[in-house]
Amino acid sequence: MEETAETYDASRYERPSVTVDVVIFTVINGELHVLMVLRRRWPYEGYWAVPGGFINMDESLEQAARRELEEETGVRNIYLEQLYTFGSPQRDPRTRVISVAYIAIVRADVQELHVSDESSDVRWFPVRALPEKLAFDHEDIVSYALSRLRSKLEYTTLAFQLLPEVFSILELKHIYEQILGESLDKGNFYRKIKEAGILEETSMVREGRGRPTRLWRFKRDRGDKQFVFRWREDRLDDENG
Amino acid sequence: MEETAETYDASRYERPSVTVDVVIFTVINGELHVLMVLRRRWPYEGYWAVPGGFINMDESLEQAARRELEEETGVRNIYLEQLYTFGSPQRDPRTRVISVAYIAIVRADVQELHVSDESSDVRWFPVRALPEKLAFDHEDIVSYALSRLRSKLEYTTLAFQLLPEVFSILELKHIYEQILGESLDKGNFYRKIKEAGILEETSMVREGRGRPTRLWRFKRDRGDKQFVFRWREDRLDDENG
DNA sequence: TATACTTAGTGTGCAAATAACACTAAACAC
DNA sequence: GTGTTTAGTGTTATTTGCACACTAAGTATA
Repeated sequence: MEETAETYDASRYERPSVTVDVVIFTVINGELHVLMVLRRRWPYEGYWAVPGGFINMDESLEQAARRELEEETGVRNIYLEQLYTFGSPQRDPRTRVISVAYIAIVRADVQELHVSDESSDVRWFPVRALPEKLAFDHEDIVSYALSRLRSKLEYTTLAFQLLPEVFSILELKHIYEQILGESLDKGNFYRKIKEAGILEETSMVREGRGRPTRLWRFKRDRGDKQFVFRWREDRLDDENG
Repeated sequence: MEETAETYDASRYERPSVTVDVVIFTVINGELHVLMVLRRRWPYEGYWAVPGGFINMDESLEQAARRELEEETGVRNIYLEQLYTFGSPQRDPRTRVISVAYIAIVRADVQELHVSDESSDVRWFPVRALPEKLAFDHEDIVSYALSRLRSKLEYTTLAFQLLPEVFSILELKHIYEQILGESLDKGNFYRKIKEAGILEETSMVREGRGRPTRLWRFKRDRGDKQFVFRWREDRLDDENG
């Protein structure tokens, strides 16, 4: 019994729901934060959750993630990366729900948040002080996102997503320290970043107490090609396909 | 209008199908191979594809992957890792299908293959000589799997999954060379692997032409704790959650 | 106007890791 | 024996990582 486009019955299999959840990071006042929404409906009503929602049938997973991101923060064209797909059968009491999780990084200066109709509040939480209990398995999702963020940091230019157009080298170092959760040697950081040749000197300086600091910008190779700067001299890849 | 378990309508959203595809690697005669099945039905009838299938509603993604793996190779309890989720809307002509891809590694000595009813042939292909055109986006899936395999190799003990219980150090080196696609220095490899302290000497040797070789086994810390041996002294993590 | 203080940025040296390659070891064939 | 083959060890130059001491350039204040 051969199957063809004509005989194929699309409803033959029972289907799970698929959601996209986006763990959105930013740095506020030098501290790493995650965006959470307060759920307004059953299930997990009154619990904080990572923003997300069901995918539309005609959009790709990444498009769905960008849509969610934009709905909550109004941000477009931002760093976005698939994290992991969570699919244990009991993770959602409504029905079988499979969640494709993404990581996004937004600039500290973009912070107008929009409460969608699914939620009653939206808020940035410092990663060191997340709400007690999160909805679904979102605690797993956030903690995995954090560990991925840390390891990615070591071999991509991801940190630059968190900085304004121009910045000082010590500000960059501070971002690294925030995400890695450890302090780095000033001298070694200077040398490393200079040798990588990914920064472009500007004529600007910023005054404050003490010696004024030179400002730099991230050197974008003409086009959009992403640089690979590796913090600890490492390996490449692990990208998507 | 509050929603509760009683008022929730599970059929409200249109749902995609979800499949699990497993890229299964092995080494045969010192060469890295991937398992492919020949499709018997529309769509892509007569094309080679990575083994996979629809998930059941009551099994986790990993369980589904293990089920597929066992159906094709009869192997259980093997190294398995989630790779990436592929979800562009047009990747399957039947309907919207989202594929969660996994990587599996099986021993060279396990090689009884089972043709399932979905396929008319199952076969190992050397990664250097895959079939011309693969079904769906499976070419992307395989090539991404390969790049992940290479980068994982450098900081896990994954290579040991490809070897029998006892093996010589040069055999291990050969596996590394196969996967990395480059040749390594004998002396440096010996030193590195010895210093890592992850091998246990056996009293066995194997004779052949030339000097007989000592055989070793992978030292499993009591329990199941996975060692982390890093080939190029690197970073950790990127694990799942 | 000197000197203390603060933040920015550079230099130096040791220890560890990498990489290249020359060497010794133990078997067999003749 | 001597040559050949595969296994395994040693030696050394070079590069990288890392800790820490130093110099630079401004502001505050006595």
